[in-house]
Amino acid sequence: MPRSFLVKKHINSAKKPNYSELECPTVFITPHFYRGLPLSVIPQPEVLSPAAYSPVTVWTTTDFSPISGYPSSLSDTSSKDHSGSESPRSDEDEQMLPKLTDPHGVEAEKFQCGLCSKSYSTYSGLLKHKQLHCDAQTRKSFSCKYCEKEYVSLGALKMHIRTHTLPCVCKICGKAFSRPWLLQGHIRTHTGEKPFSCPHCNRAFADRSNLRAHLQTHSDVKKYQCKNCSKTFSRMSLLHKHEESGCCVAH
DNA sequence: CTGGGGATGGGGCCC
DNA sequence: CGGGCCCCATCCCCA
Repeated sequence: MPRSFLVKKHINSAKKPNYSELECPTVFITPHFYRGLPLSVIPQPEVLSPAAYSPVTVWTTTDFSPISGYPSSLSDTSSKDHSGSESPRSDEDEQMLPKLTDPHGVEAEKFQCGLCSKSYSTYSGLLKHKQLHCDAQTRKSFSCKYCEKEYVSLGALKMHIRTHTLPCVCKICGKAFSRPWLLQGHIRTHTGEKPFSCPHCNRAFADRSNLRAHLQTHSDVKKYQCKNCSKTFSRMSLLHKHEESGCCVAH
């Protein structure tokens, strides 16, 4: 269950990539991540250079342009639920534009927002309103240049795009990571540092999540239980293995 | 086959 | 808005 509820849609909801295919030491030249992608979307090697520890802003979105334009990429707003609208037209801008070009419109408050029906006496007033309020709420489509994912915020998109650009490179082995703390965790595999200790057996771990998983082994009551035989497991993956191996075969 | 450790990915939250 | 950290999930490997 991906925790990607910020992601609007997954074109390919398949499982994660086979990590064994990612064991490529030549991350600088041919990032393994892109092997299945068209060349045209592969970032330039310089963004993956060892010096490129800092985030590289090679991301793009379908459009971050100011409100002055009404790019087609925002057309997804037209697919939003307009059931509450009395108008047969589905596009907010379509609703607004006739008012903007009304040759007879000289009366005050003639520029109306198609979404919230607020009216403004000037076009700039309406634009400001849309920019600050309505558009900010409806422009929830930030598309990744490298894949099909879309995000509700620019920050979420930038975060995601780092998984493509992999700007954090290990100086020891050259492996690239999307975020500094991922790299830090990886560096521990080189240094042998294990800052997370088990209070029960003093066993140490390099990763907090692995310590957490380990702590389950000390627990009498395991977290994950088979619905059929009530057997419990310390990890969901073990439960899945158990289910796939035949416990639930009769069902 | 099972259980557990190691390693890693990715989105959310907080500052 | 970005960085750091948290948490969850998953895969691989080995005993």
